Amino acid sequence: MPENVSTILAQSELEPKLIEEISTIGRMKKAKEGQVVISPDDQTDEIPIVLTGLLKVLRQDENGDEIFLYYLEGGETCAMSITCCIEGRRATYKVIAEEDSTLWMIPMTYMDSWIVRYPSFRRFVFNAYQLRFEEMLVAIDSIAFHKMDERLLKYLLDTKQAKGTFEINKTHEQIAKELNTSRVVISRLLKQLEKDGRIEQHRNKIEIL
Amino acid sequence: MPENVSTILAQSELEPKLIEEISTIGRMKKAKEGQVVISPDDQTDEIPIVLTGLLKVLRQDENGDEIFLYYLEGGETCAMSITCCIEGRRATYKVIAEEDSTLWMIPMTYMDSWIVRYPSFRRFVFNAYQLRFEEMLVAIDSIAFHKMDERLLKYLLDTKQAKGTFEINKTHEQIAKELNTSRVVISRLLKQLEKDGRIEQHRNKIEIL
DNA sequence: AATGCTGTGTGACAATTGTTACATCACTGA
DNA sequence: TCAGTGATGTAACAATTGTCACACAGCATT
Repeated sequence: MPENVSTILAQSELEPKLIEEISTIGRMKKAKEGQVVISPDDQTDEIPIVLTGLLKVLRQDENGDEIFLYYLEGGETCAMSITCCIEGRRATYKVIAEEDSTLWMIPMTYMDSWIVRYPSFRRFVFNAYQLRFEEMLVAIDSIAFHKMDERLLKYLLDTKQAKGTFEINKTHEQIAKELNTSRVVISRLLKQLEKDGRIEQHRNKIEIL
Repeated sequence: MPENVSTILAQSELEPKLIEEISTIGRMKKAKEGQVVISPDDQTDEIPIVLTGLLKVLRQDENGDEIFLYYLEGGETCAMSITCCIEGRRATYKVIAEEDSTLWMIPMTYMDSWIVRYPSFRRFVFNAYQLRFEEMLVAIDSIAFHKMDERLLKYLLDTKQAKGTFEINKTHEQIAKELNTSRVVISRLLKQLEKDGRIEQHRNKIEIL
């Protein structure tokens, strides 16, 4: 898997000159699976672009309760970081590496100039916003309009999609935390999904059929 | 209440020259209380800035179930419209006038040029994104982490805040719809809030104490 | 094999929310 | 004044989700 910025960004719609600039200005950051990349109240002045790997974005409240929002994949950027940086606000969400990932960190001082100078960068940024809003709304749909069994199935399918594998290596406890419910509830519903022939369960592993 | 664009925008942080341009280029749109301003699947090429009044933004799914997200007040803009316009996407949300309102509609063809030419406009747009993300996350908190009684109370307090009055003229049915639950549940919880001395109820009217 | 740890299965019950049904109340217009 | 309509109150029950308790399974270490 190539981890060269230019190579990866070449697949985006960014202008070559901009890619050149991004490559010279940013810095590489590696995140091990499970590592917290952004946690609530962090204040940073760098905006991350995901080069390789998979990250997940969660909302966390004061009590430590958390809920899964969406996955961030290669080539994508964290729209919320952009606004936070620009406004100098603290993060109100949490980003965790779901797999070993590499990020390209851009000092936010360059953002404004790039937005002014490169149409493709404007499109990139606004596209990021569009995507994140959309995913946020889908997350809201899930939480507001669907019962736990449907939310669980959607979560499994989304995870399968993002990871590109039929096997999900998570414990019931971990899943319960991301859906903000209890382990017992997840065990119960997974057992039902198993009976319905939608999944197969093994220790620390769920196979989607 | 002044409904002159320049006057109202003068209170914002936009540059005078830009305000001048906005005033000559946009058009006024009035929305009566209850009027649907944007509905799902709409595709527009105008971005609204709220001049006066109050609008509410809702998420609506395929089944027609809906849930309240946040209020849009004077001087604010609809961040989701911006991305939708730029990306040429259809709306996936609904905006309704909560009170008689006036909007200033800007053809989105000017957006790009203004973003390039006016730093204050860039700040305006990114600030809008920041605010909306934040409110969306707060909405998620509410739905995901709180029980219906807390959600209801928060809804009442938010509404009081947005309308700037202690009296809320809504029926239980209307409130139930915005919180995606049933009328009976709302009646039950409002009665409890009344017993607790938090509100007083009259026909079509709730008074916050 | 014995021990310990983590993960999963399950029963029993509580709390919350959703649903149905019906009574009553407040206002409107004939 | 009275019928009609929409709004609210409430009981009874169902469905869903949350909580507690405990059994047991799989794996690693000793």
